Amino acid sequence: MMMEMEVMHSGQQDMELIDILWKQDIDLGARREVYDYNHRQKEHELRRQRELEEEKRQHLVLEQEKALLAELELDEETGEYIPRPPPSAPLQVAVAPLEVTQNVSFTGEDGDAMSFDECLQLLAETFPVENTENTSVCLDTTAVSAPMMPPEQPALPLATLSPGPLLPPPTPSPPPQRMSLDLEQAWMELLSLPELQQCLSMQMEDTLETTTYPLPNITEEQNPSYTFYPMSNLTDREPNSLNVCPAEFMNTFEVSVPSMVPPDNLSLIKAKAPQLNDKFPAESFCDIFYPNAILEESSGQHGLEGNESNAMSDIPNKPPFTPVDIYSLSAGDAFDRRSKENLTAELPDSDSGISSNISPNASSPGKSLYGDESFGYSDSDMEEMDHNPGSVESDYSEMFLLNFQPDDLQQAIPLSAPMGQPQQQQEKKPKQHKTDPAEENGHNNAPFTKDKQKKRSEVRLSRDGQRAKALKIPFTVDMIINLPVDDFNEMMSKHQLNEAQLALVRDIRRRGKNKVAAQNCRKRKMENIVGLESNLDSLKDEKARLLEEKSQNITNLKEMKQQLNSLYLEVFGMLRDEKGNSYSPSDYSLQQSTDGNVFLVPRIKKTFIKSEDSVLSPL
DNA sequence: TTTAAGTGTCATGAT
DNA sequence: GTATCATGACACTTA
Repeated sequence: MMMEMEVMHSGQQDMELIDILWKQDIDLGARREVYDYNHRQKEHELRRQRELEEEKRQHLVLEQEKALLAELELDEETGEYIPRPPPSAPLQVAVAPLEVTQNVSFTGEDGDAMSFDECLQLLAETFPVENTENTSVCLDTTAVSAPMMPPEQPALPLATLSPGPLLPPPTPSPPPQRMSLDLEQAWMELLSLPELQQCLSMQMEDTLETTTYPLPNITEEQNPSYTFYPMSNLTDREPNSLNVCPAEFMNTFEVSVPSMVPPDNLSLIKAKAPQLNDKFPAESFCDIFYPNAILEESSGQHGLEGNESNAMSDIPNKPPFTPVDIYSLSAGDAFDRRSKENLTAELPDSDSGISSNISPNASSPGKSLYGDESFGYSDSDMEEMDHNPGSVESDYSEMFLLNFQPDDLQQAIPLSAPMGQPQQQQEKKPKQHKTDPAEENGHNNAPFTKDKQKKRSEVRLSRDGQRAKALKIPFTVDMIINLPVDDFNEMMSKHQLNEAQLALVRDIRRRGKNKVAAQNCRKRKMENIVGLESNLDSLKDEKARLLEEKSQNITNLKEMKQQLNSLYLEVFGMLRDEKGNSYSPSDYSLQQSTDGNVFLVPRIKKTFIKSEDSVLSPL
């Protein structure tokens, strides 16, 4: 630019030097125009005009995007731009931004306004339109600065339309003669430049892409105000916008952009608009992204398939998960998986294998036996299930993978010969429900240990019943356990049971009988303990009585001894010798012989006296 | 957390 | 030899 300016101001005096240089270079093939100042100045002006036009065009694009953003507002939740609510006075309000935009764009540079119109003209010619009656571009500056639409035309924020600035709004066809011939020629030259055409077309495409227009086919009932969320505005603006869009815009879209939405889908979109507009935040969002859900909900709307999904091809066809779906899925799936695992892993009852010596751990079966109890559920688990009336049935029914059918049990009843069928039936029903009134009431009324233990016993009893159901054994547990041997064998012989079933039946009978035996044993043990305790008490009483008697006897004996001693002394004191003297107690004592005679025996001469027994004379 | 009681189950011996 | 009974022992649950 500096070089050009210097050349421009070089003056006439330089022309001579140029001529000299040209004359020197003419042999090299250089033309005279290369050194012609006027010619270069003309080229310079042309280039400058091109640059200015390019700047204007870019400025317009920027203004256009600004206007589009002004039409949109950022949704804080989704982080996307959604259209602003429709203005209360759409006509006037909507016109205002158009005028402002146009004024800013056009009147800001009055000197170049004409050129811009010419640019529009050129673009209109570049993108030929079918509606030729409206293709006449407003080339008048006054027309540009004036309101762009006639009053009868509905307001439409043309600035929001991406191709808007590239094409003029519809105006009464201005006389094209107003364009000066020079400028027209210049623009024709500009238009002939392939770079410009390419640039303009690319710019147009960029604009269309960056504004995220769905790019529908606007052939009928077009509403050019739509955006990615176009439906929310359709309802309110539809009356005004049906004929709003200038034909140039429509045609421009139609020509320059391949149609992406067939007309029938467009009508569908418009038909869907009221719903979306009514409840946009929640449902319209889903409706847009899950069109099939809309179809399912609204039976009157059909045929969105595929076409609309051009713009939403990545959207899943099925409706989104609802919390109910998630809960139901997770719960059912989890339990189903668990039950399947338990069944597959533990249905081959190792108990049976152990009792039939199939298991290698038969010698020490203790824990392995319990390991498979109730298909992986501990006793507490089973009890919890039983305490939950609602879940027990479903849980068990799922746990056994529907192998058990109530008919199986119904079948078993007539087979039970001697056990009393009514009793079986009465016992069966509570087992199926696994609850009794006390349980259904939360067994708050029966907190006694005995009742709970009874319930627990019933629960444990039901485990074998569940196993029998799982293996489709057509007998009740009571029948298996309580039938006499002959009846049991007869019953077994009437049914073809496989090995597992036979083993399980034997185990059930063994366990059941052993359980009863253990109960009886413990009962007897308790009775024995009670009897022994009673005997102990009686023995203690006897002991006390005897002790008391003993003491009494001792007392009596002592008393008798005292009396004997008194009597002895009395008798001894009455004894006299031949001289009439009393005997000394230290020298003599009274002794009674076996025949009852009493002898006075001298103490010192005791042995002697004994030896001379005959010498002594009885008293 | 510990403990005692209750219960089911198994192993074993007796019948 | 088998089925059943009786019982000690163990594990588990529950209060």
